Amino acid sequence: MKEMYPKKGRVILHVDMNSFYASVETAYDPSLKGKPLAIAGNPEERRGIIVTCSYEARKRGVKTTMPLWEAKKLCPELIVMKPNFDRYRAASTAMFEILAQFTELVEPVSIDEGYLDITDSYELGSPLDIARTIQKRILNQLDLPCSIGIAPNKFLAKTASDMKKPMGITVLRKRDIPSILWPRPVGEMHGVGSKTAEKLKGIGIETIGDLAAGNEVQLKMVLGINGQRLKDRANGIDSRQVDPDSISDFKSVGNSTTLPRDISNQRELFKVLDGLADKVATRLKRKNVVAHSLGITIRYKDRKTVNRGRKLRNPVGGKEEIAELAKQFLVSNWNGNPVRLR
DNA sequence: TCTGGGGTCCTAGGACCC
DNA sequence: TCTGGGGTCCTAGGACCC
Repeated sequence: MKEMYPKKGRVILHVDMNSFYASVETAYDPSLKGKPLAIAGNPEERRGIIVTCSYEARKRGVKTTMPLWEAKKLCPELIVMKPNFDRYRAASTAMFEILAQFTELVEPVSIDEGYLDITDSYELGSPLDIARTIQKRILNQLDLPCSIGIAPNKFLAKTASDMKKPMGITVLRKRDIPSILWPRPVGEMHGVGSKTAEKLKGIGIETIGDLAAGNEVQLKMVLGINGQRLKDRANGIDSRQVDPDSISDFKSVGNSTTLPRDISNQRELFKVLDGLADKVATRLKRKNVVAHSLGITIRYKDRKTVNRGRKLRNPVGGKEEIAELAKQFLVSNWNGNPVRLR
């Protein structure tokens, strides 16, 4: 049947798990409740960073991406665990199963967040009722906290879920945009990082409101087509659909590691590549796909990063083939300086 | 003692074709 | 003789996000 009426407004939820890895560990071992807990990449190594931490740790100043040694200085009694990805994947699956009880239109964005289009789920209750029920079920069944944003599109829902943490539910309507969104610094906007914020500052744009009123020609000059898109978002315009299939349309599979010390010996680097190729091959196999192009990343001591790769005439999937190609790329592109990350 | 590891999307330049 | 204009594919790098 043809569309006979103008499209009515959508109702989108964004569900965002609060300090997910730390919360999963606490649910698994409740004796951790109320303690400053951090999950860190290789906690034994010098180069670990904080991946996630509990709110108790945040109160002490510990933040995501902070080097582990700095976090321990701020909070000596910090409990540090290494990530248990299998545990997080299981919790994530259980969480998305709860979301699926409310609509088929669930789009996982990452392991701990997703969008729901509940426009046609009105028989299950009002949007606020649905959000409350989701939050309760995730807490009661999984012992995990989350924040939920309710809005007419993805951008506003994502923005809303960020406004009350932990365990918040926030409604963000179009008419709330001038009073709630526009006074905030533009750098807080999802999609605006430090570089973009700097560029915007250069043309006199400091708040989201400035961006919403920005000159389109000038924005395009500074940011390309992203300028128009960001301006639209600042005005609460975002027509992206909730797409349940986007997660299966993945485009690349990679593994990388930061070496415990910088290495300049080719044989040692080859060994590292063997290990990474093995992991990549295993993951390709699990996803039941092969690779049509392949590349490597070399990061030197000074953090300068080089990417080299190419499309392949014949697809590869086995670890030996992948390792062989990766070694070729290394030999022809490595400048011989000490390597930090592969 | 700085700064992980998993990704996506966009841009720019060169090759190549018609 | 001396050089158009459009399109696509590929590679490398950068910005951003969780």
